[in-house]
Order: sequence, then C-alpha cells, then structure tokens
Amino acid sequence: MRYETDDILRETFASDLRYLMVVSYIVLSNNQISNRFFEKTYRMPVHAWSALYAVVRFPGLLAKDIQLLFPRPQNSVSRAVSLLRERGWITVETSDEDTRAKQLFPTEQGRRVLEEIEGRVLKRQEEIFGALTHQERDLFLQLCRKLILGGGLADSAALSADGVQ
Amino acid sequence: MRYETDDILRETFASDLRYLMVVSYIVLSNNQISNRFFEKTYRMPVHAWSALYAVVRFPGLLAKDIQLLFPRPQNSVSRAVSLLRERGWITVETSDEDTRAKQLFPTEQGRRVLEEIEGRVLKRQEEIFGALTHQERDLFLQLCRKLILGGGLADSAALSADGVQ
DNA sequence: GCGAAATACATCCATTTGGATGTAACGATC
DNA sequence: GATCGTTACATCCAAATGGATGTATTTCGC
Repeated sequence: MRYETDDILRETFASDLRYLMVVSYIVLSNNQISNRFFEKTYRMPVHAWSALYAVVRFPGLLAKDIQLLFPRPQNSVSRAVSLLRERGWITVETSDEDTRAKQLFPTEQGRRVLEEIEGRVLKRQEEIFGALTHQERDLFLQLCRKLILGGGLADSAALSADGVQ
Repeated sequence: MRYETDDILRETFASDLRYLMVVSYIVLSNNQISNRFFEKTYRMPVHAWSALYAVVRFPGLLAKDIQLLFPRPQNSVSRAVSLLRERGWITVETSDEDTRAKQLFPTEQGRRVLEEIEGRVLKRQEEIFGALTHQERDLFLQLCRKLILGGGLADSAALSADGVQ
C-alpha cells in the first residue's frame, strides 16, 4: 500500500484547508449512515425527516420556514412536504392571512413517528458527541453558533462565478 | 408571519438535538453555495473537486483512498475519477503491485486547475471561519478531530435497521 | 387603485445519484 | 494449486435531484 489511511487523514487535517476538511469528513461520514438508515427503514430521504421535525416543533409553520431552518432547494422542501402529507403525517391548511401560504400541522401519527425517529437521532448524536465532555460539547456549540452568526455562510464572494470562466 | 426566523433558529439550536442541528445548518448553508459554484463555474459536481484535491495532494493514490478521505459511495468516486481523466486533469496507471488497483496522478493542467480552485476555497474557508479568532479556530479544529477519532461516525447502533417496526 | 415586482408553492424535465450487480484480480486455506 | 471469500473498480438502471418555469397571490411605488 502506497499511502497509509492514517497518514492521508492526518496530513489533510493539518493542511491549509483543514477547517473545511474536518467538517467535510464528519458530515460525509455521518451522511452515509443516516441517508441509508432513513431510506431503508422509512423509505424516505433524510430531508423528509427534517421537514417533519420542523413541523412538529413549530406547528403551523410554512414550507419557506422549513427552508430557512434546513437550507435546501425550494422544490426539495416542496416534495418533502408532499410526501409527509401523503403519509398522513401532516395536514396542510391554507393560511387566512395569505392564501398563497400553506400552514403545516402534524397529525397524531406524525407526532408518534417523529418521536420514534427523534429518539434514535438523539442516540446517534450521543454516539458522535460522546467523544467530547459536556464542557467540550458546549464549547463546540458556541463556536458553531458563532460561525452561523458570522454571516459568512449564506453568501460568498470567493465562490461566485465572477472572475472565473 | 407566525414564526420569526430568528426564533426558529434560536429555539432549534437550543433543543435536545442542538449539536446535530447547528452542524446541519452550517453544512446545508455552505452546500447551497459550493454546489452551485462548482456546477456553474466548472460544470462538475463538488466531489470531482474533492477527488482532484486528493490526487494532487497524494499523487499515486487509489480510488479507494479518495473514498477514505471523502466518504462517499464507491460508484460516485469512480465517476468523479472518470470525469477528471476525461478532462485531462489526471492520468490513470495500473498498479504493478496489484493489477486491480489504479494509481491516479495529476497532470500539469490538473495541478493548475486545482491551484485555481484551491485558492478560492481557501478564501471561502476564510469567509466562514473569519467569524472566529485564530485561537477559536484551533479549538474548533481540536474538537472536530476528537469527534473523528472518537470513532462514532462510521458506524451506528442507533441508526441501524434493527429494532424498528 | 393600478401596474410592476416580489413572494409562496407546484411542477417539468434533463441530469445526477447510489444500491445492486458484474468483472477481474488477489489472498487464504487446505 | 484448486476453491472460496475478499478487494478494486466499472456499469446498470430505477429513483432522486435541482434549475427553470408556471400559477396564483401579495406588496410596493406612484
């Protein structure tokens, strides 16, 4: 073997792009697990569970609110909502303040399904973050919040089409 | 408006699943940006750039090594390698130790393209992590490394098909 | 209060995705 | 050294994806 696994990872996580690389690694690793789990066990994409989570947690919210919490293409959210409705996990009600908007509410069945999934995801969170002490977890959370509040996430001058062709 | 944007985010990032939720938010936000950038500017998926990065950084590595660094389905890596070869950015050479394996080497053009992209991604990293002090960044890095070394990422008892329905 | 721009969501369709399978080579066991 | 399991990679194909567009409604400017 030309390269040792550990060398590849160690060197990459020490490179100039180390901050992005560690995050990438964590997320890709976890995605492999969670995508397969949701597809196999519930026959739905991960983003359907995200949407259900949002609806149960914020009953009456709109599809665009889901998109805010889970930044994904608009049609992806729209499809997830359709799937949840077809499964009977949410109900859809035209808002009386704005007839374009559709308020989303969980059904009893939807709440039960979410509770079951959420329990597992909570355990999954524990599997991952069990590597940190509680103090470290809180620190991690604070740093992530700071990244989010920093405002550099949503737009980018560096990754704009200008200047490259 | 029934829910305020800030309320939705604040409450979610204070919920039981806050650790996963902040990471999810960061990654989904960034994906929107970077997916579009690579698709529009280079007509290739993000994972093709990942693969090129790996080949330039570790010349002679195998497709399975790319998969180790960027955990993705095997056929996805295979396709990314094909694309890079078609573009003339890498060359493929059958390993003499194992004729199944194919060693990947960057071409000069491949190195140039990577350099250009890497510069932009480095700026992107700065946009995101500029919200943190250098000390905080290092702290963040240490915590992420700990999550990776913790070993909870690659496998999951919580998200296994057993024990549902 | 009228027209133009913006917003909320659905749908279309070309492209991408990834699980499953195929092919060839390697390695271990007896 | 034949057999069986494993590994490295490619390919198939049904399903998911997301940019673009459509439709209806609201909001803004004047």
